[in-house]
Amino acid sequence: MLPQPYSALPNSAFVKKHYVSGDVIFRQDDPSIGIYYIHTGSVQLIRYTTHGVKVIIHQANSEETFAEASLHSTIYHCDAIAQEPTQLYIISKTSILTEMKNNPNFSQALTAQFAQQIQNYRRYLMLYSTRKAEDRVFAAISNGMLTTKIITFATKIGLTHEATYRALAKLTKQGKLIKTSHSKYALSKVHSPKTRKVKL
Amino acid sequence: MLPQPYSALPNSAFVKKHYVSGDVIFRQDDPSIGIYYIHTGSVQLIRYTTHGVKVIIHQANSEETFAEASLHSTIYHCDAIAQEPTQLYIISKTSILTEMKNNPNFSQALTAQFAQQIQNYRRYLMLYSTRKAEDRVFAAISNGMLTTKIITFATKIGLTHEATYRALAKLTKQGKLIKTSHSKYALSKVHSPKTRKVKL
DNA sequence: GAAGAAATATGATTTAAATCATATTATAAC
DNA sequence: GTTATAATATGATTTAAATCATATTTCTTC
Repeated sequence: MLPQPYSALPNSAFVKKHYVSGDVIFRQDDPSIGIYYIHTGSVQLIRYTTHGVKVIIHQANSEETFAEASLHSTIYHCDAIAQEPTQLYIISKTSILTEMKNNPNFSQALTAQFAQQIQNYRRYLMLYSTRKAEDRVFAAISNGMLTTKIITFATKIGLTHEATYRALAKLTKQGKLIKTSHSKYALSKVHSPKTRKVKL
Repeated sequence: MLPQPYSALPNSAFVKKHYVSGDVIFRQDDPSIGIYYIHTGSVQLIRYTTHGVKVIIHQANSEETFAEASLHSTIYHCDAIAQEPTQLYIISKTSILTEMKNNPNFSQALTAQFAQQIQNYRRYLMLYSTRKAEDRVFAAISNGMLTTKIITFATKIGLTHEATYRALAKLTKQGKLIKTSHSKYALSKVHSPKTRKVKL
């Protein structure tokens, strides 16, 4: 149910909670009690600046964790608001910190999980900074991100579905993609010869 | 010189290296020896798909680390190529893993550093998915990101400097920003009254 | 298997950022 | 202080994605 490495923690480390849309999960400056894993639903993390400006700093979706930084902070630095009916697990901060003290393997697994998230976000960031829809779609497919419906894929890579469909059509016409069947696309196997510099 | 928590490691854990533009720092499938901290310069992380397609997955800049995931992998999964004259530190993987085994405080500091990176990338991702230049610039300033020259700020938030200057002018006209002096902008202190829902 | 809904697909129009161009300050170098 | 250079700033044009519209195909549901 919980992802690695949290699944290794004792059951006492979790609390399951249900929220409806608009529910407050925590507030900025509340004492932090743990990190969160969303089973179903979605949560927005919202920060209010000292000038009262509302800034959405993250939208966490199902099967994602949030508030990792609270592990090393006594308070939360933003509000967390459920955006729809949401089932989530609170993973106790003290349980995690205790496990880290006693079990280096857990620490390593946790850093591994964090490192993977970092890598993943960097990849998305690189993707989002690719403006041309064609290039973005192609890079995303090369990253193996087209595993869902195209409409979901489009949202994931920050394009409208129309722009995505058009990009797919163009890439297919260019021979960079092959349309294997209705709504199925694969990377074309023929490519310009690699001319990678060789390490000396 | 090195950021927290790496600065706590013994000197034997680091090697300083210099590269020129185009130099290979490591190649996909090379055995991984550590993570990297860039002192000056920049490095592109490039992955070649099984179909030979080149995908830039990250651009790491000065005062940033990269290849964190290699800590828990025996090989690198991408190429790292210097984009300009680059001075960096290789931080030994075995030193880090050993320190994690022996020193839970180090582990906690490392996860804290990783968590902060995650938070930061999420913030950028949210920013990059804000299409309207005005909104993006305003959110970025609210996030306290306008600390450099505007031209640098523009690049950081993924806009051209022209679009950024125009957005600044518009936001100022709207009263959301105040131009304190030539090229200096501050958040306006007057805002619509906060009507935050109160937790029950 | 017929009806309805959702996803795929593409055309037409609008919109806003990129691009190109050109002033106008600042800042740096001498 | 003068010159050169970089940063700030804004105008005009181009470009491509968003938006709106509308088929068509596939998937669900009864």
